[in-house]
Amino acid sequence: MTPDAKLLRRAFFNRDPRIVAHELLGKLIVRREARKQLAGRIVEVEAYLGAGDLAAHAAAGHTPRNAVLWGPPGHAYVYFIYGVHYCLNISCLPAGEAGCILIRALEPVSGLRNMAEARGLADLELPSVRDLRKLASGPGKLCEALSITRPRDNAKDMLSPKSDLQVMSDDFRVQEVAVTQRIGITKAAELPLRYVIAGNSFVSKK
DNA sequence: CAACCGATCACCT
DNA sequence: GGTGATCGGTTGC
Repeated sequence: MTPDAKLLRRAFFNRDPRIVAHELLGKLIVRREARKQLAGRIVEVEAYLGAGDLAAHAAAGHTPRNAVLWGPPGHAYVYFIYGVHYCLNISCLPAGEAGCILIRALEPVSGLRNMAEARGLADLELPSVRDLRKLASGPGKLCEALSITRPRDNAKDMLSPKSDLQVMSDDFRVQEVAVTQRIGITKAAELPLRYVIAGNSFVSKK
């Protein structure tokens, strides 16, 4: 992560989830702790379009669980799945509309050893690519690597300078984006709403 | 208040 | 490529 990384603007997320998803590739998720800073580059995302998207949590309407989705853009929507894992989304579209982006995989950038510890992989041989892939190459894994949980992080503003969970931009430029169907869903599974950095080794599927 | 289901992962063959 | 673990959120009785 380069030192000149800066927070994304609110307007970035106040747009169609498909645009936001595409443009989020290459951006950074940053976890700020007292003595450490962990960061990963976004290499895989999925767009969830809102109430009309049958695969989206927003399709269930307003519930306590998904309240963040209807709030202002740029906030963390963190939910618990399969009784085991958390998943991180970032809300988009203006308040009243429920789009979001699921962050599916990160390329570890800084705080690698801390991520390995959080993942329970203390003996990892870094920085072999084979082992780096174990850190954050999936939505549940990246939450564990960055200690993202619903009690701690749900509804957090990811664009605030004071936040300990942020989304930032540096001078990295994505060369080519590939689009596929979303993974792990049954409804609206045919839509091409998963975006990955073409050729990147850190996406969730080889 | 009981039952069902899932935007996953790790481990197996 | 296939499958079991595991439990909060939601729905239906």
